[in-house]
Amino acid sequence: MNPQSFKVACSNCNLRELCMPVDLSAADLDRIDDLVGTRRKVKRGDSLYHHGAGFTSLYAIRSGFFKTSVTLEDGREQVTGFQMAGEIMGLDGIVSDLHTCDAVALENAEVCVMPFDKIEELSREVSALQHHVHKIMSREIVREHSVMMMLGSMRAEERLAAFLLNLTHRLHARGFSRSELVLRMTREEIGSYLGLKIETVSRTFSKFVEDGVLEVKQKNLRILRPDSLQQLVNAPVNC
Amino acid sequence: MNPQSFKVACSNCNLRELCMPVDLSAADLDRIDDLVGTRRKVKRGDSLYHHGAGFTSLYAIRSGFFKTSVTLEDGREQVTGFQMAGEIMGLDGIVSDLHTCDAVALENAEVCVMPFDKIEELSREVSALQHHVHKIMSREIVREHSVMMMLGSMRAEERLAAFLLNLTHRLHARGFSRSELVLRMTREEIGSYLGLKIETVSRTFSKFVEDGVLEVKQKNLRILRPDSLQQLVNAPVNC
DNA sequence: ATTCGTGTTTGAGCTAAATCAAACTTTTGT
DNA sequence: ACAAAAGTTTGATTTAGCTCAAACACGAAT
Repeated sequence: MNPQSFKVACSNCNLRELCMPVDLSAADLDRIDDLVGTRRKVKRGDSLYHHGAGFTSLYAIRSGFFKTSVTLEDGREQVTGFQMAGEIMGLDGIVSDLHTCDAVALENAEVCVMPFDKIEELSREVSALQHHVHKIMSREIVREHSVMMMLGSMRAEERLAAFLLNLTHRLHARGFSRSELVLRMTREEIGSYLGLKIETVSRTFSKFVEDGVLEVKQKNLRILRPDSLQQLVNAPVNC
Repeated sequence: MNPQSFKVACSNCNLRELCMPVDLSAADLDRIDDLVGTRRKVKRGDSLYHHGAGFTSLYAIRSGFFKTSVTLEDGREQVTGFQMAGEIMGLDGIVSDLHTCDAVALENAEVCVMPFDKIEELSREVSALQHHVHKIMSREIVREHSVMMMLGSMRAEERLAAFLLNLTHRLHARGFSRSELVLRMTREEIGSYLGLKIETVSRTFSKFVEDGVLEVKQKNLRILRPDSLQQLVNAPVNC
């Protein structure tokens, strides 16, 4: 069989349960295959979309790793999230038909392009898809609440601990180790996401290493004491 | 005509253009009237819903003012937003059928209760409603991005300025003055939302008064120089 | 009118994180 | 293989915002 003949199809995709509803009839699944118009490769450092660009589609990450960020007029950048395989990007564009954030690949990536008008059309007919779309958007809202909690109410150590636990949790759901991970983003991007300066991120990593919580070799991390990180996230401020 | 005979109906509601799609046929408008099952009054200090409670409905605020917040195990509370007439609450509950935040009325309020299964059902038939729901969720995601920007990248003065501009903007869209407003929340709630302590909020208000930007009489504010606030939001960090 | 509780302001001192600076490491391009 | 660029770490110092403390203002209840 010739490689070109593999159909771009959610039904064969090993990420299906991450980005599509699971309880579908064979007929509905066939129709959902048509949602993905095309695939698109994005090189490391390139943008999937820019703020200000017209919104047409949502994107499901097939492989690779992204950051999304918003930028102030004076140039200050705030990273709003990191996205990995199976996650959906582009929701910010629905409200005004324009993207309001930038999505940049942190490693070579491939996404499934799903035209939003087709999603809406099919959602009207497949209620499982409709509900799935609602859940994805609600999940993003809830995720952002926890980012607000991090930024508004946690100290540097707590923020980094929460960040690492969240990353490993999501990686583990994709079959990776619970204790070893490779960071795809720079210390500066972590800092932007966590509302900390790069030096503080670096110092906090060093502190975790000193405390025997973490092993750090550049972007390679090994979590030695996940319980210590967990404790840090829940603990009161004055401990 | 007897007061009870007024139907609970979006079609007569003066907030319709705030919380419902505008481009509807008369027939579709009739159907949307059925979305609002009941109205519910919420007294100042009472909750519309709690975190952990089952999710069934979205709520459109008819009158009054709310805060939403998430709470950490150790009791730290983070206010995630303030909601006023015409805005929709409850989106956080869709993803897991449980609410993850608390919604508390900051003044006596009344909300339209819209069972979410009915919203989904009608959304499948009225595409304008479907798109409207998507836009509402997307708008919330985008709003939360700007909160992240505030919390992660702005100084205290900038945060308070951005907060005040946002409030007056939304109040003005509802027919209120652009320059005078009454705060419905405490300094502490403002601080929680902005990631600042109450003393810092108070001091920053005082600073604005000294600078002639604001007049503050308890919860009554008058914005004397909105341009100064605007400038503060855009200005670089080292000014 | 008085008391109580809640919320606010202001001052003094402290501290977590920022800033500034320099050395060092790794990656990228030629 | 080498130079330049990008990213990271660590130290010294500064500062924005926090903590602690006390006084004050206001509305509600008696």
